[in-house]
Amino acid sequence: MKIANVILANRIQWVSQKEIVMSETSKRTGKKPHHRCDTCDVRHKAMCAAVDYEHTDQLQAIVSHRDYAPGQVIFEEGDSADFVFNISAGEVRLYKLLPDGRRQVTGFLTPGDFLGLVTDSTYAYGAEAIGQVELCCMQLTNLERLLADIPPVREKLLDMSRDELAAAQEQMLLLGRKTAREKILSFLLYRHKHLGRTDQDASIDLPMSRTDIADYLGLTIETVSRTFTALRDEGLIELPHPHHVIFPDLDAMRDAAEAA
Amino acid sequence: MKIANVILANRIQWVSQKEIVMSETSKRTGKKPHHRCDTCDVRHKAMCAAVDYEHTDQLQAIVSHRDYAPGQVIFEEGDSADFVFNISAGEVRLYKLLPDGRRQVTGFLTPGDFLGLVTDSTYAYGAEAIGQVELCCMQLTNLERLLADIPPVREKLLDMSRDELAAAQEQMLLLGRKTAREKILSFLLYRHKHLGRTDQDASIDLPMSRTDIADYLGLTIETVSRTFTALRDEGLIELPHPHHVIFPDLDAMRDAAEAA
DNA sequence: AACCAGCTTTGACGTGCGTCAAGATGGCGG
DNA sequence: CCGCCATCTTGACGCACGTCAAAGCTGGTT
Repeated sequence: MKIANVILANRIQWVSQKEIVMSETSKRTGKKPHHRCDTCDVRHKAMCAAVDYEHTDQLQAIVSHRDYAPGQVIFEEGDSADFVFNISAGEVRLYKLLPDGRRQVTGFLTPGDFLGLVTDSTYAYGAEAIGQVELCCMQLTNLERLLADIPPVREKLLDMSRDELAAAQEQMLLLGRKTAREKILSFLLYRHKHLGRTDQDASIDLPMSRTDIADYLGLTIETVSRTFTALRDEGLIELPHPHHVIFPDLDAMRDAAEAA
Repeated sequence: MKIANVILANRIQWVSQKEIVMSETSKRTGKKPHHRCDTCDVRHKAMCAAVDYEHTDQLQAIVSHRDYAPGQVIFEEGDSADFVFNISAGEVRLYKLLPDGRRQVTGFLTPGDFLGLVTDSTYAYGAEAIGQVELCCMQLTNLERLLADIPPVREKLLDMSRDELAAAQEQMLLLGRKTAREKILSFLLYRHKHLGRTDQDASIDLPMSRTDIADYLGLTIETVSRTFTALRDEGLIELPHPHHVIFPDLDAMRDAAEAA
């Protein structure tokens, strides 16, 4: 069993290269961004949707923003879980490691997704920025006060946990019982749906590396690459670029994703 | 890819054979059981622990008991989710199916575990009794009223969901990145822990079939069987009976479960 | 525009686990 | 206590995917 130590090396390189970066927003506007909960564009998707407008001040008072460079570690499995996060921009990968370096990516998170909630006092998985990432973060102690003050927030968190759990079970089905081909197709379709694309807008970006995809689907990088090529040769997908996929026939993909 | 239709055949056989059975309790006492929340022996583990004693009446008023025969279906994926359940006795398997019959068992539930909570209006997975099972069930509408009346219940449910989610992520690591040998060892150790056994009490029962274990670990029944045999030959486990395992050296197992 | 480093793709080959098939085992009913 | 049938085990063989190795890309830097 080969050791996946390449990942760790890459991470360190990235972080040291550009530890401190400006957020996408500040780069565009050229001035320090002023993050406001009441105009936050992922609010409706996030936990914060359960905070009504008259309590926005309380929310605003306890959140702060952080920017992460590509590959930068947000937290590692086992770190003391002092903060919870909402993704404002960019994508994040969650993963668990075995002692010998084998890695399982347990999920890719997009803007509006929530991370960091755990039962005991430490994170149960690691989290890293894929590209540029902006997070909205909150101390756990402040979240607890918020949960006590504004009951709908707990309701929202429970709903989000249930969705996550359903996704996790779907992923178990994928990991345990699908072929490489079905895994790739399911992954592409899931992303298409998760990103809110319609059948008319049949293309998606894949910001993560082939290694990330392989570790998410329980495959090797070579199998992922070969499968993409095979699907392209069959005409089920188009690959103008390794990180952009076009779906000429979504229905054909859906059929192929769960075999016959 | 072989179709796992054996499972369906077995299930039907079991159900038709003994659709109606007496609960274990009633068989022992010989009289109709009188289930009482305030003396329920799984209460401390279940959602019900969040209901304080002065509200037990409210709980008692909305729960009822059901008995299931071995193999009997509790609900199927896609069924309208009208009830939620707590397991009083026995074990339950949760599973998802692919159209061609491939099955992924997503979990084995033991007394005190909770099942049936979903986001949309249908169950996201199927549930079947493994052996004799007694469930304590509650209409979803009643649960919703309970959640509104007694806030700590929602808190407890959120905690339970987080535990389940952490377990699901651990299972993804197992399914995606562990070898057959590591999968079996991890499964045995997880069960040992989940059943509350100590290092002194180093043996467990496996009420589920080899097929269930295979579908839980993403393997075939033959590989499960062969791996058990190999572990026995190495002295890592003893198998006095296919459904009972003794662990002579838990530490050696723990080492072997995650490779070096 | 040419270089470089990391990422992706492709090729050749190996193997862990799946598949197919044939016994052993063991629990249950008569 | 015996026989039946589901379940479990064992054996022989094959293949999907992993491993090892070597080119292509590609985007960033000078």
